[in-house]
Amino acid sequence: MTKYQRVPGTRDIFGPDMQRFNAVTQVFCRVGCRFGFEEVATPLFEDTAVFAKSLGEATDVVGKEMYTFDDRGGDSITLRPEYTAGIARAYLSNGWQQHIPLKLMAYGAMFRYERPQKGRFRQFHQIDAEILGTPEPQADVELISFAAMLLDELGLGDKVVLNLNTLGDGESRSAYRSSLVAYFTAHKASLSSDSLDRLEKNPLRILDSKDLGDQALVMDAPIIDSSLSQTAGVFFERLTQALDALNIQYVRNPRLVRGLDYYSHTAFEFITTHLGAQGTVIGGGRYDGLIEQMGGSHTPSVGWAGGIERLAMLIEEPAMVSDSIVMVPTGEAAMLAAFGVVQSLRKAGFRVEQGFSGNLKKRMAKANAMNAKVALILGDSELEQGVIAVKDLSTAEQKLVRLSELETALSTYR
RNA sequence: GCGGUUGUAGCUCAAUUGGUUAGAGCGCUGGUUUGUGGUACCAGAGGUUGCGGGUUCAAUCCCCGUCAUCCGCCCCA
Repeated sequence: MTKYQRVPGTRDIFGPDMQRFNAVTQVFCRVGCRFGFEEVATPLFEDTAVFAKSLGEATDVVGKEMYTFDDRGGDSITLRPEYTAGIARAYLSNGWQQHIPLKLMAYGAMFRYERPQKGRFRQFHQIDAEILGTPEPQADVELISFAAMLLDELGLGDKVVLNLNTLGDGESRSAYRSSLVAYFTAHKASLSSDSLDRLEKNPLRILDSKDLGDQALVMDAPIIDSSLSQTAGVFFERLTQALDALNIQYVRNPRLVRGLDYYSHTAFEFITTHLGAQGTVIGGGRYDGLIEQMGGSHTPSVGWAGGIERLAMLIEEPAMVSDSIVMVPTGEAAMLAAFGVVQSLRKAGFRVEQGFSGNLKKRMAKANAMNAKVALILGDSELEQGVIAVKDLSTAEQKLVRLSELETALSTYR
């Protein structure tokens, strides 16, 4: 057995897994670009306070899932557990107010100390999109339609359902919160122990409890709509109208809540039933108060994040493409000459591979195994005549080509 | 943090109620006469049965512990 093991919850991504992973990020960047999002890269770690304050001290992410440590200078550092807080910090640090409305996209690694499970890792990767500095529901619409188009182009249109809710503005939210607390406190006796906890920390979370007893209670719990302020109601109305106009299907889920404290108004999740307990594939919402709370001026914003691993698990395996050309030299002199030929083909933009060992037969077998399109065979007799054998591996046709005309002969394989 | 599942070759899996030298397929290496791939055939390498302890004449198999894995709770992407 090998001495070293992966740290639990981490993965080594290779081969088909890597292709799936790349397929997700590539489609993400392509679609985001069409919407005018600009790519941004922020640090993998931040001052601990950046996350602790913004996500909410009582949330599980902050309370028990962060990778936090003191660096050699004695500062408390945290590996990013999510994107938004770091991006908000970057916005403040760099004075990006000047670019409002700022449409940003990013992807990269996140770290959360959780029990690993299907679709849940300790180091995982997210794609992320944010629009900073716009109070209008149009921004929410654009973000949701970005996500929907992304899922569509990944071929997941019918595997995923958009759940939509509003948490209202601050006023509505605290009104709703107290009516929920009143309701559940009255039924305290029949709540699960988990939910008794939630009643203290985050009563909204009781709404999506999986406990059957809780769910029965939740059926009759008050819903947000009755606590919604007029402005919050209008905001949500305008959002849903636009989604209807764009023909984006959604399910109104009044029990959809979000785990992080900074959300308000719009909350949404794209959910699948194909991944066991980890159904949320993209989730996000509006966070009008976050940047102000972090010391900036009032900067209403929206955003979402998607789990790359989860998306990668759902998509069809990308077709293996190989357009490569393989050089097969035989004999010492040819081996040396082959290097030069390979180099000039590569400079000309061809994808050329070259084995390092084996006789002609082995090299041909290798070329075949890597699904190459053409083999270039170069031996002593070819060298003498200044030619090279070009063999199409799918048709098995082979012809001699002058070395000087090789590039044009290969132009169809570029 | 709580509950359960599984751990045998690089990979996917076998091995009768505990019983000789732990097998197969794929992959890998070499070969089936000179410089031509896919198919077929032959041969070979590769294992401290996760690790540690216990029961037994005898443990891959039973028991305990431990590590890892996967699944559920929790939480979230």
